[in-house]
Amino acid sequence: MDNNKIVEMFEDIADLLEVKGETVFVIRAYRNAARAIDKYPKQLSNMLLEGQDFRIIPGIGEAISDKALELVSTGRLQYYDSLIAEFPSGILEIMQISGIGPKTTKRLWNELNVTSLSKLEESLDNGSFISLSGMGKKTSDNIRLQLQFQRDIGDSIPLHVARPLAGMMVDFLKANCSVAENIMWVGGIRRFEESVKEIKLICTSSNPESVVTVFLSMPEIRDAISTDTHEVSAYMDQGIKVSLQIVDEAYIGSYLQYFTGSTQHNIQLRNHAASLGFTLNEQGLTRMDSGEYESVTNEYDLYTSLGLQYIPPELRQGSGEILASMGNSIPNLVRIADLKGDLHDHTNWSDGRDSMEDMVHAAFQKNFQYLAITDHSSGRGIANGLSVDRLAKHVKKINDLDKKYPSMMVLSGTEMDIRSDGSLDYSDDVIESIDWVIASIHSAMGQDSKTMTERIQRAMNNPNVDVLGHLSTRLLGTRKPIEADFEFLFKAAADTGTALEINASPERLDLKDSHIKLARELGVPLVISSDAHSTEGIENLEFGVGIARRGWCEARHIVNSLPRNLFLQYLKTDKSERTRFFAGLV
DNA sequence: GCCGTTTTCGGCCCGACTGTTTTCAGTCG
Repeated sequence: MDNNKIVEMFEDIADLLEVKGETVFVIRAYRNAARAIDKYPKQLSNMLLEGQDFRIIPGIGEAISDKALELVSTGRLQYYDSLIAEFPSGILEIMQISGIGPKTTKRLWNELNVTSLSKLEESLDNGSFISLSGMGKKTSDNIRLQLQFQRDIGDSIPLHVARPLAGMMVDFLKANCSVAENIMWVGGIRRFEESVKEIKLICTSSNPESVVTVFLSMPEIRDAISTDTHEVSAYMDQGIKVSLQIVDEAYIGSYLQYFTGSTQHNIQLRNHAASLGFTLNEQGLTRMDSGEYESVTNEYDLYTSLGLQYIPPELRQGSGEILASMGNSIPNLVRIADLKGDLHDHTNWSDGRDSMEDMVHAAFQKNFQYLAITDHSSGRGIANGLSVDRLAKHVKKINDLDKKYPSMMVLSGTEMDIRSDGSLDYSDDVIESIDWVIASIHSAMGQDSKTMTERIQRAMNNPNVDVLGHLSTRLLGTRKPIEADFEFLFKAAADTGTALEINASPERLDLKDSHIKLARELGVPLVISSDAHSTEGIENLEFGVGIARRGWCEARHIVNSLPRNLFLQYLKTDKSERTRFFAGLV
């Protein structure tokens, strides 16, 4: 059993104990333990093999260590089984709804017999929810919105879950199926969609039947849905659907194009082909007049055969890419290698896992030219945010590290809260001396659009705020984005010289692709940031680059693609002049 | 349930925000 699953179970235990009314400190102990394991760099299963005691992890004592040991060695936990048996099966689901905590969950269960999401909806419809004391119309409306949000997400799989699974399967087939070749992931994963309905793979093979057999033997596969000589689909453990197409090598290029999609892109591409007198299908191009088949050996050739510039998968959204391609104006999309630094990184001074030294060293090893250490401000009590006093010590330590790494610029930074009224967590005289100031929303996310827009605009008007962090505050599959007039805000960002962050944390991907494209068109300087909370978190920049590519970004649109000297000039430029300065660098 | 130690039990994070009520409880991060 891997750490993620153990973390999940301890969190469930904490939730259930909360409903049960257990002492708050016991509950906290389970939550702390879950968090500690989540942040711990080693798998407990490996620790067990090496004979290491789980209690060396801070927050794990005797009782929880025993439970973790039982989980790792047997895959089950008796305590968990008997605890969960005390509750109706839907209770955890109900508590996952934002706005419903343990107290409300318990009351819904005891007073209304609400034990599932469908019964919750019923209670909203028939008014019994609102009849509970303390529950008014606004609460009722909010819960209804949350339910709708959950339903909209449905069975989609977030990219950061789907991509590693797809990678694992490709690796498995490469290692265990010598007759399978050209194994690739396609579909939404290849287009870098933020979530996908299923994991799609393709390959070629001289022996498709045996590929199907090996595919179904993968340990993650639970139930086969359908099998054919050239196609197999199945469900994985968490109900995730996965399919594999085995195609003829002669057609691999056109099949790759076809299965990569999107549907809209493929329709438009076929229409374009038809306008040139071709029929386009999975097996390539055929001349309409003569019926002559045109051989296409790879995907690149397919596009060029149609007189088109190659269109990278991320742009295949059916939103103008074919027209751009015809005009030879497909952007030269930003690549991970273009990034020269990272400007949003946490350390164990606030809620990060690793020390400042470790984070700086990790950035140094990646040959970054600059790095901003941006721990949370004091408003984030839970995240161990920095008081003004601690911030001063923080800055001093950063400056010391900066001297230790002459090849890299280590910038003092902060991720500072934008309060509900648009005021900021630190006063101007405090942030004036900070090199890189991120302002982010972490509270009061449910404000109406007008209030929210004014709140953010007020923060942007501060001359010391360099960038807005994860503007929409969404968490994929978990939390809805804020309501605001984004176009107005993007224009205001360009006007005030406030950069906007493309937050690469896979749970966020915020801004989203369409917003990136709009902000880019409006000339807003954009920053791709990892928002790393550990040294490994820096790797997430790859996700930020992927989503930026979907937003049609080139390196010239990304502030942290600037080499050190130019980035320094950008920083020294008065904020009101930065948009113009940045645009002039091309 | 964990931790630190005052080695046997007391202290453990808390401020912002919302909705409801009208002084506060519940939720969130």
